[in-house]
Amino acid sequence: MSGISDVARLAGVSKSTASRALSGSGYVSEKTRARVTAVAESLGYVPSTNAASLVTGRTQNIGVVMPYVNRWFFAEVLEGIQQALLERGLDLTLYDAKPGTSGRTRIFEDFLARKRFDGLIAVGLEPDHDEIDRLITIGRPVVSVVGSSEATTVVEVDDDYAARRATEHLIALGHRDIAFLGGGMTHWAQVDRRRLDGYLGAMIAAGLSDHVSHIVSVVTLPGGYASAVDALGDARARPTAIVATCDEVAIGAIIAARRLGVQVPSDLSVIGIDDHEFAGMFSLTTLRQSPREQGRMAVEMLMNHLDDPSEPPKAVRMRAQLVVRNSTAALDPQRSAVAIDGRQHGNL
Amino acid sequence: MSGISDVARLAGVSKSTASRALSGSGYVSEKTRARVTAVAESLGYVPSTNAASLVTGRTQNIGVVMPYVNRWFFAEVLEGIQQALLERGLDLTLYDAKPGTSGRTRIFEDFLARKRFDGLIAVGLEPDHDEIDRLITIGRPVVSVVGSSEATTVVEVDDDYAARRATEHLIALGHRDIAFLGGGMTHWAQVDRRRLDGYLGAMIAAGLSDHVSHIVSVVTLPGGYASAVDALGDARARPTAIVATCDEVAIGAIIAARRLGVQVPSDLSVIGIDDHEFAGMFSLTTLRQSPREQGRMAVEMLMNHLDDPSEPPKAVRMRAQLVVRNSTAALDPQRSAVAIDGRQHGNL
DNA sequence: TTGAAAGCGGTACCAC
DNA sequence: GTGGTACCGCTTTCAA
Repeated sequence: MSGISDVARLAGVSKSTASRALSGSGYVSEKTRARVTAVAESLGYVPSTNAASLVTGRTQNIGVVMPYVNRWFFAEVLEGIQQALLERGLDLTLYDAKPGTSGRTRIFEDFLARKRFDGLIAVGLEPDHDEIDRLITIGRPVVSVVGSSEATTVVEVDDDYAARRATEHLIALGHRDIAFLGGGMTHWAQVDRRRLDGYLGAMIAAGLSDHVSHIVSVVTLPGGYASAVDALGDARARPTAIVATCDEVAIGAIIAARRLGVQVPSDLSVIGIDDHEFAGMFSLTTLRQSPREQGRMAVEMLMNHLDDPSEPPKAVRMRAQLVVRNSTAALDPQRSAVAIDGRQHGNL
Repeated sequence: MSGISDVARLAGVSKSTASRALSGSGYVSEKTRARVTAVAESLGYVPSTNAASLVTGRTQNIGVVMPYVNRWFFAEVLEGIQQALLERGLDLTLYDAKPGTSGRTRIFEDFLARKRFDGLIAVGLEPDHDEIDRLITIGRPVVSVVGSSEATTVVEVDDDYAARRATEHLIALGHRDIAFLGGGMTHWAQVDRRRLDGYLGAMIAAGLSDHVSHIVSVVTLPGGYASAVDALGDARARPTAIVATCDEVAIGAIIAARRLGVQVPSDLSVIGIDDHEFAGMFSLTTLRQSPREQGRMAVEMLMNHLDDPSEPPKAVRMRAQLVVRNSTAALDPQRSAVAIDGRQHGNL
């Protein structure tokens, strides 16, 4: 394993010249540069990032902190980040910070403090005050995707808009008994809260505040399934449409409906938010957000800030786009009588 | 940001003593150790892993290479690894090496060559010859999970056994027209090949070689769905049972069956391999492998090797365990007449 | 345009 | 037990 001094010696130049030739910074004649690179090549020279970091302070590594990797949204964002970093030759160190675990504490207190990265991307982190303080004292730029916080650059989707748009779509189809499915458990994510707010806003604006209903559900596919099985059981009290907090929950609800013999969309319309990879096979109408794109964008913003730290942090807010498939349909007027009769589930 | 020399100065000792006191190696009196740690604490001293690496050669970082992070098995293994490393205070650098991409080439040629890790865990990598060569020349210990290769320590599941056991379960229930679903596309994974072999072995052993059938499918949930929709369309040529190469494909098949009005398990038995998080909600009979456990085990093996490199690499082979739920049932003798009449799908 | 030398922040050897 | 010192592999003034 040869170092830069080996390269220098064989090329008949000094270490400094070799360094300049290889890193591309500083004056080196074309001739010597060619010679040095040739020698380096023949020796299979690989610079020690470690040694370089020690003197430059740059690690060529980006830290990514997220609470889950096994949920669609997070995995997609991660892939987006990964790809963007790969193109730039940067490493990615992953920190899996599940809410409420001792591991999370450890990550914030020990791991992040080591600063083995030039910048941090926090995905759906939703840090508490202590955690935000820690993030700040690290003294490295942070870009948040979704789980926003002040004091960091942010890439996010307009959750309020997405949920509002979803609800409006159903209202426009004639639905009145529209329930919101998802969230409300312990560790309730802010995302789900904002989406619930968007739903509420749309309902109230349409004069449907009496029809408002929130069905509590774990925000996973099986979670949506379980809650929907409960909620759809009683035909009399069944909503005619559901706004799900995300596609996983929406798909869970569709599967539940099928099991219960409730036809989608004729008996029940379901709309989600995401455009999950399964959305197509379930003909799910949804609001598309592109997590992969958000990941790439986060990297870009981080790089910009690293290149020019003077630039003020700015938030990028993306709007989800309605994708109409076959899980939503106009309310059958025949059934609407029953629907109007329906009672609301849960309460707010 | 204070360094070890600051700590040393304020504690009134030399750098070397401070180093010994903090790293815990070498003789230091209890008194001075206490003093040094107190000063370090008060200063908020965080050692530079970088500087330490430079001299010790240890990075306190493990590299993980996998082709996907957005598939259940991989995400689970990743979480297992992550957790095990977290407990040991080690960082995890993730390399996403999708087969057949330029990114993968880049990872093998550039990223891994930098050796910014003490060891590597390769999950389902299935490296080709070139890639294996590169892995070897890195000169760092490698533990493979599943996507085995020679010359590395291996954690794996006995794929042949799992598929064989799954097939035998169906045979024991009286099925004869049993199809294997999954694999056979370009980039056909070795795992799926081995599972197909296990299925074939069981079929032949039971004298059912005439009933053998392989339905080609992309190995994802939507992939299984699409292939099953095609394959289950013709009631005359429909198998009475399916062995799916993994739970995602199995669940896709169940969803397809429901769509087509084919009752599971009365009209069609389906068995998978995995025990996916969705298995419960689909009552899927399956062979449980615990990817999270495999991840933890890989870390353990890597650590052992790092502690004592002289120890020879050994393979750990885990056996999947049959979990009977409600997607498999005894063949209804009434229908078996039709079944025996059935034709096989695809060919081998 | 190139080279010599001083560190970056630690560890480890060796003498005391 | 403790301190002095060389050095890990590279970048970066500063002179030449």
